[in-house]
This record gives sequence, C-alpha cells and structure tokens, in this order.
Amino acid sequence: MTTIKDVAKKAGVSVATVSRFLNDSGYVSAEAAKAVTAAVEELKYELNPVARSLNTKKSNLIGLILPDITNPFFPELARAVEDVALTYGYTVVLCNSDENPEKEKNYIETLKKKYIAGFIVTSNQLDAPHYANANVPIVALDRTINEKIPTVSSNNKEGAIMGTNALLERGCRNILFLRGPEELNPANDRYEGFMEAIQSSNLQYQVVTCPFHFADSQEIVARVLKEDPTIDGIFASSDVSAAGALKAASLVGKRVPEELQIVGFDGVAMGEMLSPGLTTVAQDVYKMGAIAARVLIKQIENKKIDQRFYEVPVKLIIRGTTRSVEE
Amino acid sequence: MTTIKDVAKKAGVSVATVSRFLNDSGYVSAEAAKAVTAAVEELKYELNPVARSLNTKKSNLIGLILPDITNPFFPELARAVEDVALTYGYTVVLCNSDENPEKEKNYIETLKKKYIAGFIVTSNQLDAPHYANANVPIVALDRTINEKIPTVSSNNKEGAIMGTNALLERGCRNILFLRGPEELNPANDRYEGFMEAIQSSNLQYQVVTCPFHFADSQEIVARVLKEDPTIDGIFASSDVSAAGALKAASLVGKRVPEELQIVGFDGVAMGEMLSPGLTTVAQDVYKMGAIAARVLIKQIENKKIDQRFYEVPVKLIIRGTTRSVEE
DNA sequence: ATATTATGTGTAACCGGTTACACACCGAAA
DNA sequence: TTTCGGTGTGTAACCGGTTACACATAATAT
Repeated sequence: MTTIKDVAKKAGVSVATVSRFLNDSGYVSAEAAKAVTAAVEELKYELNPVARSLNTKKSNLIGLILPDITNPFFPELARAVEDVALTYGYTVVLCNSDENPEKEKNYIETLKKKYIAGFIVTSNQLDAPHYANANVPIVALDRTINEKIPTVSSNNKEGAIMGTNALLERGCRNILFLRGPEELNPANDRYEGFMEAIQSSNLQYQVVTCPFHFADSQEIVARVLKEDPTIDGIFASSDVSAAGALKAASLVGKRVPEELQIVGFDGVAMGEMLSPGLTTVAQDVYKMGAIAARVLIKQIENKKIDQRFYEVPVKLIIRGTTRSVEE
Repeated sequence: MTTIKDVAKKAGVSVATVSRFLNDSGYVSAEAAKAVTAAVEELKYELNPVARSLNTKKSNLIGLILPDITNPFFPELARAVEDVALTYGYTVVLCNSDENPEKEKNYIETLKKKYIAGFIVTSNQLDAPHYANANVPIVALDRTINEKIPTVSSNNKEGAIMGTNALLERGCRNILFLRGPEELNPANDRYEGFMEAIQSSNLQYQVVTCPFHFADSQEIVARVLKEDPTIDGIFASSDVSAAGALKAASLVGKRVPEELQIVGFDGVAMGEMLSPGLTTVAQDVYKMGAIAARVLIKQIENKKIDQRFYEVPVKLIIRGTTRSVEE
C-alpha cells in the first residue's frame, strides 16, 4: 500500500505539502502541485480514510436509523438516501431500531465512536433530549425532535383531505376512517385532515383506530362492516390497512368499488398489485429520502440551510377501489 | 474523551498492559487486570475503534451488496443480516448495486480502504474474478462465485417441484410456467425443477419467459391466457409475476381458483394481501440472511467453516389461489 | 547449582494521515 | 532601508490505539 510518505518522496516534497495539496488547504506552489499530481498518478496513491478520520474526527459515514427496513415504507427511503449519499461520497450504515430507544441510543453511541458524519432518523418514539444532545448533525423524518433539527415529512394533512374528498366526490355517504396509532405523528396529521374534510361535509362517519398491520386491520374492518352495513367508503391511514380492508370486504361479500370504495395512504408498490388496484394517497418517499440526505450533507459540510422544515407534496392515485366521480 | 493513556495512568500501568488486558492478548497479572478494570470503570473509558482499525487494518463493518433494496426480496434479507451482525458487534453498510459491476467494484474498493471486515453479496452478474481477488471474506447469495466462497441459497429446484406438484395434485391439466430471466441462477434452478416434475406427469404444459415485474407479467399472462384458454394452472417463478398473473386472470375473466389456479414463488408479504391470497413456495429469506451473516462472521474471525454450500429449505404455503387437493 | 521456560511489564516504534509552528523568501508600503 | 503581509515549505507533534522487543522475575527442569 502506498502512503503519503511514498508520494512525498517521489514528488520531492514533504508530507505536509502533499497533504495540503490533497486537501486544498494552505499554500502550495504550482510546481509542487504538479510534482504531487504526477507522483499520485504514478504510484496510484489513494488516501487512507481511516487515518484521516483519526485526525479529523470526521468520517463519511451516514447512519440511517429506521424502525424496520422490512416495513414497505422504508426500502425506498433507504434507497434514496443511499443514492444521494453515494453521489456526495458518503456511505450509509443501516440501523433497524424496532422503535426501541435503547437500540437507537446504542447505535448512536457506537457510530459516534466511529466519527459518523450524521444521522437520518425515522422514529416515532424518539428520545428527544437524547438526540438533541447527540452533538452530531441529524435530520428527522416525520417528527420534529427540536426546532434546531431539520425535519422532512409528507404533507399528511393535505393528503388526508384529498383522500377524504376523493371518497366524498364519488358519492360516499358513510365513511369509515381507519386511524393509525396515536403515537405516530403522521397518523395524527392524517386524522386531522380527515376530520377537517369530513366535518365540513356534514356527512356521517366513523373513526376506528387500527394498527398498520394487515391481519389486524382485516379483522377490525370485517367486524365494523358487519356492525354497520351502511358504510360505503373506507379511508385507511396506510396502504397495508387498506389492503386489510379490501380483503375484509371480499370476505364480508361487499363488492368494491360498487358497494364500498376504499382509499389508502402511502402509495406502496403493492397497491397496484391488488385486485382491484388500490386508490391511494401516495407519498413521494424517494423524494423525502433524497431531501433528507441532501439536507443532512449540507449540515455536515457546514453549508447554510435555508429551511428547517420540508414538506413533500402528496399525490392522489386513482385506481380500481374507487368509482368514477359523480356529476 | 478519555484515552488509553488516561486509563494507564490512573491504573498505574503502561498503555501496553492496558491494551493487552483489553484485547486479552499476552500476559496480564491479576493485580494489573483489577487496576485496569477499575480505571476503565471510573473513567468510563471506551476504546476508539478508528484508532484500532488504523493499526489492525480491520474493522467491524460488513458490506451488504444487493441489487436494489426496493425489490421486495431484499429488505428481509437485510434485516436478518443486520440482526445477526448486531449481536456479534458488527455494523452493516448498505450498498445498492443495480446489478452494475462498475458500482459493485467501486463499493468494494471504497470499503476496503475502510478496512471492511467482509461482504455479503447478492448479485446475478457478478464479476467473478473481481470478487475472487478481493482478498476479503465474502459470502454469496444465490450464486457460486468460486469454490472457495461460501454460498447460501434456497432449495429452488426442490421448491419448484413442490409447487408444480401442488398444481398437479389439484387437478391442473395444462400448466403455464412463468420462467424467470435466464441470467438468474435461481430462476434456472426453478425451471429445472418444474421441468422435472411436469415431464414425469406426461401432461400438457407451456413455458414463457417473463421478467420479475408486475405490469410486464400481467400483460404477458393476459395474452397467453387468451391464446390458450385451456390453461388451468400457472406456476410463476416469483410472487410478483404471480400477482401479475392473478390480475391478468381477473381482467380476462378467469375465476381463481375455480377455473385457474396460481402458485407463486418467494413468499413475500404481499402474497397474503391479495384476493384471493396467493399460494406460494416461500423462501425463508430471513434464514438465508442470518446464515450468510453467521458464515461471514465465522470467516472473518477465522473460525472453521464446516460447509461451503448452504441450501435453505423452502416451504409451500397454501392460500386462496389453489383449490383443495383432489382425492 | 545452573539452565530453561513461563509470566509480567514498560518503552518506543508504528499505523497513515493532519496541522501547528518555525522559517525563508518576495514584493510592496513606509 | 526597514517593515510587513502574503507565499511556500519542512519538521515534528499528534490523533488513539497495537505490538515488537528488551528486560525482569518466578517457577521448573536438569
């Protein structure tokens, strides 16, 4: 392995000059620059990032902390983060937290010892002070940890209004809203949006809390559908719940979308594969991840951050679980 | 930050002794051990992994190279790798290769500079010599790179036989096999298994190549179903293709499973959410990832590896796209 | 009794970089 | 002419560990 000393020797200068040239710090004469460039080229020198880290107490590692990569929402996010990290020369460390503060803390500490450059955190039970005191750049997804930490999230409330109105415009008179877990920020924003839209319609509705879990929501929806057969629309806070609702409908014998219309939230790939295809309020997850990564890297590189809060627009995708709009 | 020197001073010994104690290498008296333990405790000393890496040219980073985490097969794999890595004190770096040898090479080189401990590689167009010469522990998934590199894969052929027989036992007389891309090893093994099972049945069949992509397979299946209305069973090489087939069936007006039975391959979560639920040959992806990680870590830690080839059994999951077995 | 081996420890070199500091040179300002 | 700030460079300390080597002592073998 060739080191900076080899380069210095070959170029006929000191290691300090080589280092200065490589880092573009301090003065280096054109002459020296040329000699170093040539030596680097000839020896195929590549800087050792570990040695550098030891000095600078910095690395190009980014920690991506998320509850569970297995949850269909996260792979795309991870992909986006990785893509932009790569273009900026950063490497992504994957951390599944299971929403467990202990695990999160552990990761943060382990990685800080490696001089990690920053974290992108998607978590719902963030130990706020813990993060705030982490003393390392952080970007949060879907949750404000503290005013100083930039946050990116979907426009959940707006999306919920869109989704509700989609059902209303298509003639629903008794909507069931599948509310997500209360400890989830986005779920609450969606709930707010739904309430705002439904209340201004003066129509009948019903709210049931339901985890973002297929079998559970299937069961819950089947029960509710039996209790109240007049329900003609379901707005689920997640596509997984919507899938459960769709399955429940088929078990209960409700035809979708003729007797019952369903709208989901998230826009995961699976929605397209269902029969009928799931109408949903799609988040631009890739964009969220990309923005989070870019903002984090800006922070890391001490560039000015123009904004502390990023809201990514959401899009209604009409597929087969809804009918065409009534005139 | 407290360093090994601080500990040495407080314990009244030299840094060498502290280091020996910490690494359990060389001789350390009980007395010294006690003093060091106390000092570590008191100063809350934590070893700096970067400094150690610089010396030992080792780290506890594991690179996970896969085509695209967004592909539903991989999140669970990544999760498994991460879980076992964590229990052994390793950290996982996520690398999306897009099956691009250039990107893979890049990752390998970048991470080797960081003294990465090893790689788990899932790729189908591996630049074999490149990996073989990487000079770092590797475990491959679904493809043999070279005899020296341990490989873990599903029992694809056996699984395909099971899937085919499931259709046969349920009365299918004209099966359509959706073969996966030829450059994929597992797809070929599945094809082999299907051929073996179908040929010993002397029944009619048809093979069509079809990418692991929803919209494409939907289109292909819809066409084939129209051309040959006597097809009464479809065995798809992946669940995504199977989902496409299911959708095609509903568009063409074939009732599933009454007129047409479908079996997929993979066992992704989405299968359960379809209506009817997808009968499939499920891979134990988590297990594959866990084994791969364990084997890699064994290699890294120079423990004996008893096996070079691991085949993880596959399991038939019967759901709604197949009927009950005929007597 | 001496030779040999096992045990225990400290000094200092080393891993491969970064950077504070000292110093030399040059042109411009005083 | 002196003074001074901008250039340009090298030496050596430092980041925080590991480890080769030298040395000392105790235990065992001969």
